[in-house]
Amino acid sequence: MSNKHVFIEKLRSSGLRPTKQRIEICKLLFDRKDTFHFSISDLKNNLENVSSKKISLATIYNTIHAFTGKGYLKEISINSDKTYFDTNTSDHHHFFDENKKKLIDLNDNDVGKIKIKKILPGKKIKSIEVLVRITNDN
Amino acid sequence: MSNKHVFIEKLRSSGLRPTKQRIEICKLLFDRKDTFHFSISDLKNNLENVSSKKISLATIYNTIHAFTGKGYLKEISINSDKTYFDTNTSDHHHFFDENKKKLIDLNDNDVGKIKIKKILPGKKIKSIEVLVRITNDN
DNA sequence: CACTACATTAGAATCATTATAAATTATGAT
DNA sequence: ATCATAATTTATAATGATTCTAATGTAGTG
Ligand SMILES: [Mn+2]
Ligand SMILES: [Mn+2]
Ligand SMILES: [Zn+2]
Ligand SMILES: [Zn+2]
Repeated sequence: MSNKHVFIEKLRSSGLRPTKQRIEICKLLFDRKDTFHFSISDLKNNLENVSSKKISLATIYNTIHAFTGKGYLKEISINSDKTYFDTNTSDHHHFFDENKKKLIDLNDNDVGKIKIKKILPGKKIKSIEVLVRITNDN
Repeated sequence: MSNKHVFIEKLRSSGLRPTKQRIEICKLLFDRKDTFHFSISDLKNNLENVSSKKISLATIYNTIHAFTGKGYLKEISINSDKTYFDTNTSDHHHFFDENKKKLIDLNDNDVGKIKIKKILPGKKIKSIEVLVRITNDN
């Protein structure tokens, strides 16, 4: 309700038609204070709870990929059976809790600056990501 | 030929029976000076070239997982459609060439020490991996 | 040799993701 | 508002890596 119009503008301004499916997904992803991480199946489940009208799985994939392409989401590099997405699109790093299968943000204070000294001719760096795998202590 | 006996010992000493399939795979993976990265399909193709007798796909998976469990291989964290493995089992980081879909080692000189300042109670760090995605320059 | 646990194998099953192609909808112009 | 058109949604099928199954084969032990 609150930000529906903001989302419509956001979508329009990036060349995406503001359909009810996309707006519904925007509300779930962006209408909150804190950023978070999710898989497609997480999102699918949330949509089923929150919303009455069903959004097809193909549309969920289409939308998330469109949002990622526009820079509204980040895809996170984990070798897992599922792909994870992040509503925090700033450069930052992650813990991956292997028991809970959950990502946790590491901000820049938590990780020193990463400096890559090796250069490969003809190549440029696209991203630098640190993944810290954690497990239960005992 | 050269190291076959070494491989047999290596397998035996870790409780794996030295079958001809495992020895064949050992020769391909470990009978060389430099370490390297591969996917299961890479390995499958190599085996088809090098060897005449076919090794079933299930056995390739079984063997690679067994070797990974014994610490002879490392699984590399990339969000890709395939899983990559590394015959370099030391702690080190990677470039991932998104054009060639190839991993390239970064040694410790190339990346400063990573220090994680955040601590989560009840959790311990299992691994710290840096992935630097690179693409063609122009 | 004979026994048994471990391995290999072909093929089926799984499951996340992508492709297809028909139906629906948003948008801009008449 | 009505139309035309391209964008979008959708159900469903296809893909492809990985895992499972259950039958067959083999290595190690005595
Ligand atoms: Mn994996
Ligand atoms: Mn992906
Ligand atoms: Zn994050
Ligand atoms: Zn490596």
